[in-house]
Amino acid sequence: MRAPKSVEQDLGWALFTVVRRYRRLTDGLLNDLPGGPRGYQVLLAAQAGGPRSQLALAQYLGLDRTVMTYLLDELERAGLVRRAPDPADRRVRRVELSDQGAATLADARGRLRGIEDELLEPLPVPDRHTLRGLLHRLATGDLGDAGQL
Amino acid sequence: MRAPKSVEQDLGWALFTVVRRYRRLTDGLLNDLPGGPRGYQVLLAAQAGGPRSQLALAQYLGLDRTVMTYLLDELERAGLVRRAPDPADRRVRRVELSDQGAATLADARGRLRGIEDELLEPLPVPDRHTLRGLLHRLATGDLGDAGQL
DNA sequence: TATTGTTATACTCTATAACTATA
DNA sequence: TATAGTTATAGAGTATAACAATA
Repeated sequence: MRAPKSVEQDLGWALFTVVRRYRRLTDGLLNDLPGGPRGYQVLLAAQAGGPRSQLALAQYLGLDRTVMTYLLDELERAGLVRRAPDPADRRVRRVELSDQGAATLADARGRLRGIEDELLEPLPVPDRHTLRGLLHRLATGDLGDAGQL
Repeated sequence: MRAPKSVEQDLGWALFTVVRRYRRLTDGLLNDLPGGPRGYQVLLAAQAGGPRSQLALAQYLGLDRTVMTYLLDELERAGLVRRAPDPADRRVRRVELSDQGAATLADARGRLRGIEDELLEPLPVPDRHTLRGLLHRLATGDLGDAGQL
């Protein structure tokens, strides 16, 4: 169905439409991982930031810390991460990727990258890069040299 | 916390980060509406496309048709929409906005627009328009004159 | 007294199937 | 026999609070 005109003026509508398509494209791939899409995000953040506490990971990913417990249970059971006690604070558990976790993550990233290209395929190549760049800058708050209001 | 570098290369990560912020910003506003954020989307689509069947609305918004039933129950109870029988096919119910529904929608849209501006505020003004445009083109499949692969 | 992580509970959302009334 | 809409049920996802261990 053709999208009604006034709906298209909404940033929210466009955002959710794109995200819905992204989810549909990646669903099969990410559901194979322990913890599903969120399990993937945890692997990604754990590797990228190095060993961090569960709470830090949860806050970074916008998850509740109780959800992080369940996710790590699954990931640890599958041998993808370890929970190592922090010598400096024995309340804290640092999350580390196992070799198998790193391999699983690398494989998933590669396949995801292909899917992302498929998602952006309708746009001309230069616009794909522009969109990637703008979304990253918005997500990270990294505004380059034009960061003043 | 600073975002780890390799995470930022992911389109999926950027997309979900922006959507999460959008949701947090709009949550209070949209939860006041019957049906919450999805109730708003239904109002928007119902007005934009004119009276349409429940099934057409559901498919357009990516919702299950059973969910549409619940949402319309809420919206109708609040007096924002009507379910009118279709003379041409008595199985079908066409969804129409009431005057009150149109007023409620207009009010919500205005406030949402302000929130969208807040979301995009970190970007320089020209980039905001670029991002809006690219997302819309990607969401609608409207590629302008550069639509060939 | 506050914080990290865990567990238990309840609530919401979603998916599925069964049902009706029309076609 | 197929479709639009409804209803009922179960499953997953999420939020909340209470708890143990440590600071």
